[in-house]
Amino acid sequence: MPPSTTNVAPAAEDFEVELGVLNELIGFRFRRIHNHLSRGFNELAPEAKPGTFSALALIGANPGVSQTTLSREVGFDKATIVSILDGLERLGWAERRRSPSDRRRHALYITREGQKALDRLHDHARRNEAPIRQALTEEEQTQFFRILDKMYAACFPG
Amino acid sequence: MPPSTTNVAPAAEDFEVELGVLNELIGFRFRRIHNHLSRGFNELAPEAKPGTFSALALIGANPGVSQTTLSREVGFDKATIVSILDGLERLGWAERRRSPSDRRRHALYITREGQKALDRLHDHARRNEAPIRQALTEEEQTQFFRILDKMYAACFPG
DNA sequence: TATTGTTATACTCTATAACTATA
DNA sequence: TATAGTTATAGAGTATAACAATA
Repeated sequence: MPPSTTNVAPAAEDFEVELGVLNELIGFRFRRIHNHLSRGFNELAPEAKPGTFSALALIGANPGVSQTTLSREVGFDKATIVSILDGLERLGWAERRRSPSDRRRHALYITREGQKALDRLHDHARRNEAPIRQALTEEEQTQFFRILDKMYAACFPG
Repeated sequence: MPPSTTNVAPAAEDFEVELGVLNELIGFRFRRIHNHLSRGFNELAPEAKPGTFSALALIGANPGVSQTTLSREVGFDKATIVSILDGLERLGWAERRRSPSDRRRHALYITREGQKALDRLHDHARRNEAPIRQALTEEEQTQFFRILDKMYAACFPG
């Protein structure tokens, strides 16, 4: 919108918008930032569907992990995990092996190619978050993650 | 799973899962908590589609606000805002009036019923977040929101 | 020519339910 | 009987593009 050339008061939407009760709600405050991060990451790494990066990282950090555990940690339904795994195998980034101890289970492993991809995606994620992290001091970052620990623990008591 | 009756070492997924690189990523840490909050809120208030509560709160706090401004603040496409507004009008919670100063715009207003609904939804949201907030000291809550301010500001420099 | 809001549409994301094979 | 994974399907959620009215 061009600068106003009249003396008419600007419309309400030219003012700073009041957040009202949303200002104090964790959910709203999270969503705005999370949306922004998701979009940024998706632009940097369009080949990775949501959940793909998380799943790959968890497989990398927990060789032999099962799909059910992945489902719990990533926060997606087990059926959704199936399609994420299909994608990871198609890309050659992870593989399913029958668990010898429980033949119902798939033991999941990251491949050499998958590790390379994970490193790349991790780098994208870091660069995507860099501006936000740099807005905080070292101490604030530490505090922040400590608070997130507490919050997540409170989500699943017991 | 029943408690193991053998001496066999538990499968990998019985151990605490390693988050690996995800542990230090804001996006992942946010998503897990945000997912949990979204689901809880949706159970408490299934009549409110995502964005409905936010939109209503913003209209209440900014009488006469436009759909475009709403779109920017809620973080949804303007076409998505149209359907949210349709819903709000159908419920009798908000109304569109032609802006007299710019007849392209709709000036949005909350209704008396809408204000009641907003209070109710706000209460749901507070109760939904209560366990998480109570995990933090007063000081931590203050720090946390201050840090969120900084982070959001860093999302949209300028 | 640019902007507000609308429509139509399609695509992405995610969950539910029913199934299989194992336990 | 219960659990791990799969399939098929449907439903949410969201965006894109073309459009009309207005600036």
